[in-house]
Amino acid sequence: MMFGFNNISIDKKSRFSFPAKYRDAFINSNENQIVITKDPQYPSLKVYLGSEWDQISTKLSSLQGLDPIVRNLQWTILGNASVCDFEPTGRMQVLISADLKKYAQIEEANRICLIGMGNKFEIWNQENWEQRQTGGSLATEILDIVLPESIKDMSF
Amino acid sequence: MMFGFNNISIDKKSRFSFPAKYRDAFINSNENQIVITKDPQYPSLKVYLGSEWDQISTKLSSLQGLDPIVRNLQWTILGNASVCDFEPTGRMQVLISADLKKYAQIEEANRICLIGMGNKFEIWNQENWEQRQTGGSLATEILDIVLPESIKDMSF
DNA sequence: ATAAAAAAGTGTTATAAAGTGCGTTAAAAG
DNA sequence: CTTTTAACGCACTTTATAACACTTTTTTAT
Repeated sequence: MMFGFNNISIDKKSRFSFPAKYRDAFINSNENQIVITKDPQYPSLKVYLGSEWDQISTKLSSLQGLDPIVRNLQWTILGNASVCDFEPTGRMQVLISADLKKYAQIEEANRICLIGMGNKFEIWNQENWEQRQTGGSLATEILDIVLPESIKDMSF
Repeated sequence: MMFGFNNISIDKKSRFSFPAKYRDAFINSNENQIVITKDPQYPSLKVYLGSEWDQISTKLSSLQGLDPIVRNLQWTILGNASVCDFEPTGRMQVLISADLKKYAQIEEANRICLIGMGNKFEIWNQENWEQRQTGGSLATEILDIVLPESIKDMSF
């Protein structure tokens, strides 16, 4: 399990590296892929381990896409996922696409916040993160709706 | 499984190429055909792998065509399908017919959005896609109806 | 009906941009 | 002071795209 707040750099080619303290956890979990995608609620990114992603994407794909809310979640989460090969024994570097950077409002930034949430991470623009933590609400909260039963038991 | 958003070019002869990142997935899935057809709900296109298409088209063909909604879906999906030979080891280029371009409102465009949704792709006009993602509705939503039981368990 | 012309489709190459790998320096931790 | 980690810079590789050439099909005119 991987927890905690990290303020880390993102280089000119849009790569960041996971802090070394997570190396053992990555090695033990035996992952060789990670997946970055949009958070459906906030202007931020979700980072999943490969196995975790397989579960989430399989479940989400199987839901009835004719429901417009489900369809939107599928578009947001599946349609923006970026699958990266990942070597836990190496530099643990990952590239963030221009689109995802834009969504998380980290286009200009040379630092980002990487927050370990146990079995996943979140990536935030620093100002947005601070505002959220102090109770402020963001201008761009995306999903302000009642969810259908079919996804109430899913955690993204 | 193939995920993620891609803004790619479409040349003067109406060809696009799949991004190289999907090559391994195509090779592993052992496909040598892909099928492009109309999306029944939105002004966009669906791109299926050959094997996936075989399942969907078989199922859809077998449904009772006297139901007008089913009949419409059959016309839209089956009647507009364009089967393309596809070499995953080559350039992964595909031609889009004038009809399909018109339907997806990408006649004039020299860029399109290609969205990986796991086992299929969607092709969108960029403005339509952005509008959809930000919750806006499109002027041309095609299918706004109650579906018959027979297709409730199908996902297109 | 035939030949010429136009259009549509296919394939190749060149070049700029994007992505990757790795060594070095700087900073932090023990 | 030594070791580990993070950040930066550079070189190399891969990828995307536009331009061009060629082939096949369709249309037009005689």
